[in-house]
Amino acid sequence: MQLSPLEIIRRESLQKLRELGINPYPADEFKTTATIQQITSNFDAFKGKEVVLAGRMMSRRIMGKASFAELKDASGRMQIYVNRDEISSEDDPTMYNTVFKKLLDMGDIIGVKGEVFKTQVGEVSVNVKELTVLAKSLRPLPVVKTDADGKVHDAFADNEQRYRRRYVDLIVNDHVKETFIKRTKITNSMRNFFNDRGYLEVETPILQPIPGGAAARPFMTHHNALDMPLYLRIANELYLKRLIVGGFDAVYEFAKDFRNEGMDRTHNPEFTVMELYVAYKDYNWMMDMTEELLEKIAIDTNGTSTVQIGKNEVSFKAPYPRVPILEAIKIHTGYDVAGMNDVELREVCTKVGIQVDETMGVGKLIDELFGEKCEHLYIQPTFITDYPKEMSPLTKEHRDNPALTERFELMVNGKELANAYSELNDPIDQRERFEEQMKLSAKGDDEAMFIDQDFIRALEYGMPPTSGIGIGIDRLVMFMTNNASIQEVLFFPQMRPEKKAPSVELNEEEKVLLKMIETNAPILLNDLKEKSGFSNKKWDKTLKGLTKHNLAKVTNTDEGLFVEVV
RNA sequence: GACCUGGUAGCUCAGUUGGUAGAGCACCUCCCUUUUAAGGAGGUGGUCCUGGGUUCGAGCCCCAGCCAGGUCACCA
Repeated sequence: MQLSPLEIIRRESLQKLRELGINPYPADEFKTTATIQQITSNFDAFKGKEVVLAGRMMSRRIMGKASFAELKDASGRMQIYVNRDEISSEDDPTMYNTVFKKLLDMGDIIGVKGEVFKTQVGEVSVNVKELTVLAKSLRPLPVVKTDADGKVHDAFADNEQRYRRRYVDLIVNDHVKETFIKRTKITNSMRNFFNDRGYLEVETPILQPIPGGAAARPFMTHHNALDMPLYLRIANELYLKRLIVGGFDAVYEFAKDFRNEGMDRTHNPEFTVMELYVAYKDYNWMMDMTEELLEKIAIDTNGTSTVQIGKNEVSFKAPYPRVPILEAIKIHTGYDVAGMNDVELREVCTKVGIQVDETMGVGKLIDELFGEKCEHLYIQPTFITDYPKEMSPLTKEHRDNPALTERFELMVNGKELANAYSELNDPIDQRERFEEQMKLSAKGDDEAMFIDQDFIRALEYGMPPTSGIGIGIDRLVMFMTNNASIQEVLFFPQMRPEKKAPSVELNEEEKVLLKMIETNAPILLNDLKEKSGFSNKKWDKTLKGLTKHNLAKVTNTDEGLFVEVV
């Protein structure tokens, strides 16, 4: 492995610490008495008191016999003051002069014991009396500085590096940590909301023999012992409904789902959906619950029901408008498409500038009209309701109109955040809908939808009227934390693997050239170049490679440049 | 999948018409006992993403590829 000069220096420091009898990776528990956040937010209580802290040294300002450094723990950052005569003595200043000033580096994890005070400039600090090395850092961190105006300089901002080395991102970019803390606040808020109502959190299979509950391309795998294909779930809907059949009144699951499709700033191959099913409820009840839930989440997360999302200020305060999808299309395109057949709909689409083809049915055409002309306009939370039957194979037929279903999607900031139904519980209807879906997909789709016979069997035993909802957690977190990219709300977004580090071994050309030098040395550089037959670039790279490995050297003499082996 | 933009020191970035690879921070040496983007003096550090090509000469031009970001397409 090739080490950079900075890494070599740190390894040397590591060795010197050991030589001084200091274990750079001690095993002992290090008992702290406070967190940085507790001290900085409550200085008066800590003033003059002794505290023990542990964290990472993020900066160091050495001024002769005294220094300041910044310590960062999980709760925040704080300044420490390190004085030679406090942590060591004039007779033996090793701890200060050697350990602290020379052998410690930015990024090292240390423990300090000392007294809380305020500097002349008024910054809360700890006057260190005892310094303990807890873990040596061998790689230099990016140096990010924040000035007096709070402006960040030299931010570690390359997204590729940030995602590949999220641990570094979390260390140096404090706001990143905030996002993930909020993510947990959001899911905790939801759990509390559901648990307070007596809903049961459950776990259902991720490995499924039939990938049901949605129409998406699944990841496939294989079980060796059973010698059968298995799929990573694309949804958990059908399993949760089985539990409702089994007699639970309300079940929910935070589910990692997997879809083998394109990736962009709103799609990751694995993502999180919270699905909830409540018996004896309908989609109207679910809308009431949803707006109540989202208002609570916003307040629990940000302290207010109003959230800044990009350029928009979005209010999650309940209630939210409820607009039937056909009404939305009438408002925003001027066309009343209720009751139209596919020919008429295709005409409308063409008139408003939407490209259509023959395979598109009524449902798809309405979906296109809404998606293209309406969706992006719903910035404030809005329930779009009563989708056409064709698009919703798991949804109960609308009580007043057999062409529609009892379904809503919640739009926020022009995007879909949640999807909910009065669940279809008529097993005969369900079987027919599945068969229709199969016909649709057989029309030219490579992905045939499977019929989950066991799910239908479960419905045949009888499922109470139920309403269910799926809420996209990643998207919700994006909204609540004002992030435009899903990668910012996932600790480890999917990435292509990194290139392998180049090997330190000689490549073929270098071996050939080395042999040539060995048999002919010393040889004029230009003669060797000609003899090698390499292109200019290849020649240059190869010779530089050899000199770098310290196997050949070029000497400048009166007779010209000569190459010889070392 | 298509197109656009980018990849140079540990980090953030310059790099002129193709002519000896640069700055700030970090790092190393020295000075400095309440500083704070600490300061002062000096110094080290490079696979210019990879592989070909053009050229006397490539970080720069050409071709192919890799990785990322963006736009679009596809896709519950």
